[in-house]
Parts: sequence; C-alpha cells; structure tokens
Amino acid sequence: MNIMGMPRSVGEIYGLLYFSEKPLPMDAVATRLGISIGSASQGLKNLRALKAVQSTYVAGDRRDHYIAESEFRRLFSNFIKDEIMPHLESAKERILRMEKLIDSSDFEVENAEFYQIRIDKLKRLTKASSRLLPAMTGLLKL
Amino acid sequence: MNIMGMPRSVGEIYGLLYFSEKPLPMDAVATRLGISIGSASQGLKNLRALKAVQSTYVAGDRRDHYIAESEFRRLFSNFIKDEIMPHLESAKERILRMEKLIDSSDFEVENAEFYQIRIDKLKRLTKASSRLLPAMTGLLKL
DNA sequence: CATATCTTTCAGAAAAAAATGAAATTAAGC
DNA sequence: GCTTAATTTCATTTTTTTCTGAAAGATATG
Repeated sequence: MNIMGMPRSVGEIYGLLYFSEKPLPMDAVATRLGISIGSASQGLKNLRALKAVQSTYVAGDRRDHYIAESEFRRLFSNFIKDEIMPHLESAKERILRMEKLIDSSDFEVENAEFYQIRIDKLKRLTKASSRLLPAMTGLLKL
Repeated sequence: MNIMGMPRSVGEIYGLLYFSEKPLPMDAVATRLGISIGSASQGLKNLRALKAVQSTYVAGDRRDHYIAESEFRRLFSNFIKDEIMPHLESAKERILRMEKLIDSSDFEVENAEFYQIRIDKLKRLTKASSRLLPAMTGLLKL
C-alpha cells in the first residue's frame, strides 16, 4: 500500500479485511482500527477505486459489507493499468514536447546533442516500461 | 522518484543534474531550483544513498560537483536491492511469526484454516517477489 | 596553523497530508 | 411519503513531512 501511495490507515483497512473470514461493515472497520467513520469511508473509497476491496450484500443487514481482493496478481494488474500506465503515457507526451522544443529553431539551443541523448534514454525507458509492466503480472504466478 | 518515496525537491535535483552536461556544485543546484542549501544538502545526501547521483572532482574548485546516474537500469537495480529486498525479507519473518502464532497451542485460534490460507498466499507472494524483482532489471534492456 | 570556503546537521517554521466530526445526502424499511 | 439508519462530504484540527537558516563541523589552501 505504501508503494501504491496510500496512507497507513488504508493499508490497515486492507489488512483487516484480508484477514477477515466474513465481510465487515464500515463501522466494524472503524471500531476495530480505532479510526473515525469519516476516515473509514475515505479509506474504503480509495480501496474500492483500486478494486482492492469490494462491497457485498449480507442478508438482513442494511449496511454495506466489505471483503478484500485477496488475489494479489489482480491487485497489481489493476494498479499498473489504472495508476502507472496513464502516468507513462503523459510522460511520453512531455518527452515529445521537450524534443520538439530543442529541435525548433525558435531558440538556439546550446547543447542540443547532449539533450537529445538524454531524451533518447527517456524514450527508451518509457517504451520498455510500457511493454514490461503489463507483462509483469503474467509472470506473477503465485 | 515519487515511487521511490522521495519528496518532489529530490526529484527536481535529480532532473536538473540529469539534464546538465557538466557536473554542478551544490550551491548551483540550490540557486537554480530556488531551494535552501540545507535542502540541497539533504536531497543530495538522499540521492547519493540511492546511488542516483555521484560526486566528482573538478580541477581548480574546492566544491563537490555532482552528476546524475543516467543509466536507469542501474538506478532500479540499486533501488530494488537496497530498498525493496530488505523489506521483503522482514516481511517474510513477520509472516513466519504469524504462522507460528496460529499453530501454537498457547491460544485456541478460531479460524486457523482460513488464516493459514491467507498466510500461504502471502508466503507465495513474498517468494515470487524475491525471485522476480532482482530478475526484472535484467529484462530492462534500454 | 590559521583562515576562508564549503558542507552537514538540526531546531524551529512552513507546508502538506491525513483524520475528525458534524452536517448533508442517500436509500431502506415501514 | 416519512422516518431512520447508513454513508459521504467537507471545513477544521491534528499529525507528519519537508524546508529553512543558522550554527557547528569539515577541509583545502596559503
């Protein structure tokens, strides 16, 4: 969760649900972890957005009950698709803009060759990452 | 840098050095980025610890001059070795402690089978990660 | 060895992130 | 349709992180 940029409390919620055999309602999460229901609501919202948690229906109870996604492979593949890949795509655009800028004759760029070498490295990095990251989850046979 | 848990200013320092043809002394970094020399010192210290930056000798100048490690592959492999693997190892220990705890007859653990299943998943995850992560940098042909 | 320059450290200030709690919103059950 | 429980939202407070600036600590040079 740390690597995914989530605060400690979100990790704790996930941990609690991961080790809970039955689905837990929000207030149980808040009570058990000693956090406010506002926090629990926010945290669960984040976890839902990552698809790290899912709400289920429990007969005879109005409250939403949550269970953790326990397949780590699915967690990672969602995270890579939703959080990493968009960053990579926007990085690619920014790199192209840099390249255009040093090529343009609007300014006389001093060390154009040096910058081009560095930009090329960045391009190779983003390219390799776009290939490798989605493939990674396939390798993760647990 | 974000993924590596570094503050924005550290990313900026790295970025500045990455795109600098000649090595820069600390005060140039601070001036150029508009940060205090205290910040620059701290940031460079962090970057040195990650081996993302290296100080070089420049003739006729007392000051340390810094250059960025521009081989991303090396950056990642250092990061995985120094920052990720130790976490993984300590995670393994904690998981083993959990397992001992539910096995021990000191307490009667209610859902021992369920916990064991979850623990096994964690064990497989840490195992696969220890194999995969160091291998990853090998795949990263840039 | 003394001085001047450069660097680190660290207490306090500033900024950023997270948590709270209460009001607003939603929706279920009668 | 009304009531009430559950949930979300959001302004405020609290906590954590980062930055600053000055003092202490190095280190090169004459």
